[in-house]
Formats: sequence, C-alpha cells, structure tokens
Amino acid sequence: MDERQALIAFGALSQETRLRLLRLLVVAGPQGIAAGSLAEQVEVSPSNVSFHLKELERAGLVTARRDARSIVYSAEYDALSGLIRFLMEDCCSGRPEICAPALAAPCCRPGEGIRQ
Amino acid sequence: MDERQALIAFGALSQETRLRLLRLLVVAGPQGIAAGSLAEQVEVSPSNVSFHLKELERAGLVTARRDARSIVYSAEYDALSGLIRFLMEDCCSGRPEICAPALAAPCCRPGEGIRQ
DNA sequence: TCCACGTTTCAATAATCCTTGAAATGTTGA
DNA sequence: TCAACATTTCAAGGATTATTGAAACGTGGA
Repeated sequence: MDERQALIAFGALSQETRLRLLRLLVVAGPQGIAAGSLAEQVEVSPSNVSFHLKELERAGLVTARRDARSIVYSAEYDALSGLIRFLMEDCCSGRPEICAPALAAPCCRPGEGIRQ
Repeated sequence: MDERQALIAFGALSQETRLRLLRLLVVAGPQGIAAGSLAEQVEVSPSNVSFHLKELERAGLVTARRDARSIVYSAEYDALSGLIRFLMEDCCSGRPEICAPALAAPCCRPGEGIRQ
C-alpha cells in the first residue's frame, strides 16, 4: 500500500456509514453481501449505499462482482492488512513502543484466534 | 479507542499535510517539534499548519505544550497504538487472515526492532 | 513598558464531500 | 419482448473541510 492509496483508505474509513458497511463485509467473508442487503442492514437508501460502496471500492477496501441481478460486495482482506501495515511501519517509523501495544489485540496473539 | 474517536482519527490521517506532520512528530519522539519548525518542514503557512495541528489534536493523535514562545507538539503514541488496534480487532472482527500479514511488518517482529 | 516573535483565531472564499430523488442501466423470468 | 427488479448514475443542494491573509494573543527580552 503506497501513501496515496493509504490517504484514500483513511478517508474511506472516516465516515460512519462506510465503516459500518466495511465491518459487515469483513464478517461476511469472501462470500460477500449484495448491495441491497447492505442498504437494508445499514438503513440508508440504495443510492446512498451505492455512493459509499464506490468510495470503499476506490480505496481498494472492497470489490464488487455481479451475481444475477445483484451486485455482491466483499471485503479486500489484503488491503486491510496493507493499511494496518502502513500504519505500523510507515507511520510509526520503526518505533516499537507504538506497535507493541497494538500486538496485544486478542485476534492477533498467536494461538488465541477469534475475538469475542 | 472508541468508534467515534477512530472516525475522527481516520479523518485526520486522510489529509496529506496532516500525515506528513504526524510522521515528523513520530520520528521526533517525546521531545516534539515546535509549530513554526513544522511549518517550515512541511512548507505550508503557519496558520495552515496550526489548523491541521488542531485537527490532529482533536483526533487525539498529538498533544501540545508551551515552551517559552513556542508551542511544541508531540505524537501521542498511545493513540496511534489504539488506532492500529482498532483496525485489528474491531474492524477485522477476529479474522486472523487480515491481521496475520500485517504482523510481518519489520518494526513489529520481536527481536527485529527498527525499520530501515 | 514596549517591541518583536511565535502562534492562533477569525472571516471569507474555495474546494470537497454527503444526501436526495429521479432517471438510466443491466438482468431475469413470464 | 415486456415488465419488474437490483443497482447505479446524475444533477442539485446542503454540509463540511481546506486555504488564505489579516488581526489578535501570549511570551520574553531590552
């Protein structure tokens, strides 16, 4: 992930509806969720959800595929990893005192697995 | 770091000048850098730098202290850790396949220390 | 006390982003 | 082919954010 892309990704995550969309897509996994279903779940209009999904797509955080009449979105795990990594190494500039506490995140401690 | 704060922080990081300011402050460490010096280094006007520093401060990513005539800013490492952690556990929702690749970041592998 | 310095605040403008609803697109089944 | 469906696109308006320069503020030294 280069800086330009990271800037766009941070912008994408800075909006509540988009953050909620992304979270739904992350837990949904590779199977993804159709745009209409996303619109229902986050309770915003289809056209507005479409607008925000486009923005997430531009940031590389989600991808779209057509499935019959629906357009199914799914999270791009690589982009998310890349963004975390950008924060860690590029932004934190080799200061372990920043990264170290983050590594205590339950989902990331080896052998612990899933959160909650 | 709660969601509200994370949204503000992502917004703060989504602007080029602010990202550059934060990076300078991260490498500067607890000693910090005066506003005027930051303005020179990023080559924007004092009033504009002040505007962006305020935004970073609102996001909790930096703090300010007065030192004689200068106002010295420094990075809030805890907030950065918190943001990384937010991405990992809240956003990635317990999917190790997202976090795992991020852990390969050089600065974060135990025993490796500083990047570059 | 007064002046110069470093910084912030303010007001105005420009730029970007978000929301809305209507119209357009592509898809499926009858 | 036609109608209904799922979604996107577009244009318009409102809201937020960024930039600029001038004025105000607090500080330290003469």
